[in-house]
Amino acid sequence: MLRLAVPYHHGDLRVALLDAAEELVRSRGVDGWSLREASAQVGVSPSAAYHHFASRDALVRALSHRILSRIGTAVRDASAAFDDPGSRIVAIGQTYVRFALDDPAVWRLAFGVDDPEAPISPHPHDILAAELDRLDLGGAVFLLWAAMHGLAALLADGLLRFDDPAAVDVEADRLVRAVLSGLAGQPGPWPTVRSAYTDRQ
Amino acid sequence: MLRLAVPYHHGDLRVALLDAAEELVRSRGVDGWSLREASAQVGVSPSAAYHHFASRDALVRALSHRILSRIGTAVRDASAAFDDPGSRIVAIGQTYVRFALDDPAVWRLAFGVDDPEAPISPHPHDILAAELDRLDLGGAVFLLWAAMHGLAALLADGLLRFDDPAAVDVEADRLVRAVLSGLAGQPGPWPTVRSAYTDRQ
DNA sequence: CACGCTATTTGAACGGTGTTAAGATTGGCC
DNA sequence: GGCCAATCTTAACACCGTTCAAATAGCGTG
Repeated sequence: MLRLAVPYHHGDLRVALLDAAEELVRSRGVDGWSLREASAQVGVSPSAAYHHFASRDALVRALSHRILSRIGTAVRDASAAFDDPGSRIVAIGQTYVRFALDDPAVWRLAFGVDDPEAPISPHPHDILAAELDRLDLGGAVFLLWAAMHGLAALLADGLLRFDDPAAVDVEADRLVRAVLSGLAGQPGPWPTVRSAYTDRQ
Repeated sequence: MLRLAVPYHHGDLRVALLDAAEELVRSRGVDGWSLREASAQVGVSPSAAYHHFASRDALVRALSHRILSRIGTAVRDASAAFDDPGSRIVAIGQTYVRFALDDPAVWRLAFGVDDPEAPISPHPHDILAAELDRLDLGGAVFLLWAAMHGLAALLADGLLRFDDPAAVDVEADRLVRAVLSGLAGQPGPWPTVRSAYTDRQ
């Protein structure tokens, strides 16, 4: 039977739903959309999604997973452009923060999910940890992560806004270097830390 | 007519709804509850809430407002126990972060709301800003705020966990002092910054 | 090529949600 | 004491996530 526009079997409904959901998140906010809406946008009935995701929450979890690894990749690539550890870490921070500013709702969704169903690779946290190890500051990753994450969160939530768009890079740089230099004297001991990511390796 | 248990007019339905919603948030998460549930818990029909809040979202906004000013008060009181600016700022950071750890869902709701309908007093950000002014670091409030906020957010979201409960205070102290000392050399210039709070004064 | 098996999708239905409108009840004020 | 505005209820609406049986499509096997 001739069925050009709407074949009964969708090519790859799973990623089509993820794409639609991501775009809805981008335009309407983390929770300003419904599963039914995403299904309709893909041209499929509401219940079709349930053969690819156990629930709406599972879709959101999968989307978070996809975004986190996208951020991880961006962060890894950005750091690869430099040689000295300081600049590499600054590049990580800038990329991390800029993502939050450029795509706030998507960033919020990515980090708003409690437990990822599968290990995320590469995870931005791990990229940062690898760099800090080279500076013998491995135990303090979480402090630098917190600083970056806080700046990103304030920007993503609109609690903080720069007049000058270029200020993001400047200030991310300043914050990262401030924490690094402020930590330089401290030899630890660092606390034992757990995270959703370190737990699963 | 005798009507002891359930008078037709509730005493103060507005704060009763806020209390119920806060407790629901605490036990079931930021979004794991409904307006109908909160109404039922207070012993009132679902539509009664609409005489005190324009929508569920307005309730959440009002709740966020209440919590933010509670955090502001806690932060102000904590800083008042010390004299030197450094310790005062550390106390602010510790209180801010500990709130996030102790009451994660409520903390998330408080900061997850886009625009507060009325100025928040005292706002934690303003308390911090006042202290930094005394150190001639007024332009850098947002960097210290970011660091504190990031540590708080990671703990509230469960992305970071300390094995030792006492570690929170130690690490918040360490982070705040690291940023302060790392910033000490920098004279600026600081960027022009806007926030949901600075905008409305 | 036909058959049947499995994955995929549909359609209809369920309970629960936020929200609205019209009517009942109440407390306070003249 | 009687009216008025505020408060609350009841009933209804459209929409939501989710489930289940039935319809459809693609694919390997005979």
